[in-house]
Amino acid sequence: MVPYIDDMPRFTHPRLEDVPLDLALHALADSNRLTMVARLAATERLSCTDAAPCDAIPKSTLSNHLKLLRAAGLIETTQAGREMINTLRRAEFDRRFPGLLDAVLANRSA
Amino acid sequence: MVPYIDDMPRFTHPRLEDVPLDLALHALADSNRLTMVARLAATERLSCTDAAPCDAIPKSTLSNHLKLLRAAGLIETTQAGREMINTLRRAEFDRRFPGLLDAVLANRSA
DNA sequence: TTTAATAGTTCGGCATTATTGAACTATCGA
DNA sequence: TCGATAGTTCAATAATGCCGAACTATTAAA
Repeated sequence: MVPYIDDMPRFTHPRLEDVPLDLALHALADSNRLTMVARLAATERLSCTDAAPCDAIPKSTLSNHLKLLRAAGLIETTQAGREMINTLRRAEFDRRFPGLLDAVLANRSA
Repeated sequence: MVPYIDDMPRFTHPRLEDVPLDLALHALADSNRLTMVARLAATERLSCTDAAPCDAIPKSTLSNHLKLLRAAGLIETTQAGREMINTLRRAEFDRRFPGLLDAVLANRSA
């Protein structure tokens, strides 16, 4: 009934200090999610479908991957119209786990 | 019947170039395995029980964790008497995934 | 202002993966 | 040879992951 205010995040995002290392690694330990993170690292703001690693992946699976990335403190999602806009929480993540994301991204598909 | 020759590895170890990044990350994405890897990074050669993160963990679980680390190219296991000796495949892993293990270990329990 | 289309989320069932007790194998020491 | 040690393997249960189907919210068109 009450409509969403545009900037009001519909999702809960953890504080980075509450994210354990193994959770962060788990979120990155999947080639589809890795691709999504790499895209977000390159593109700043992406809707869920645009962040998808390919179009073969079902919507529900995609939604689940993004939920996991959110829980790991890797992305922030806010609603804008009917799209959900995702951005990498790069600075915060790097502050929490210095050098980790760089190392992972540098080794992607190597 | 045929006894094990001491230096003959009883286990199969992958070539590092055959280990995909997500498998390596998956192996590291567990706090027990992270502890084991950190111990091996500090101690060079450890039996399975000595590599264990704590003594509460069942033998079969421990064995399974080590199998996973082996499959990810992180450790090498050889038999010596009735013990299995585990060592980190540090140089090889670093050559395959430069900076990754360093970044992970540096961020452990931070 | 219905109606339809779009962009997702959530739910529930099936499949895969993890954990662990129990039984087994191999080696060493007495 | 007997017992203890250091593991592995197996099988059953528990926990996770994947995805189709149904649902919600927003926008656009009629």
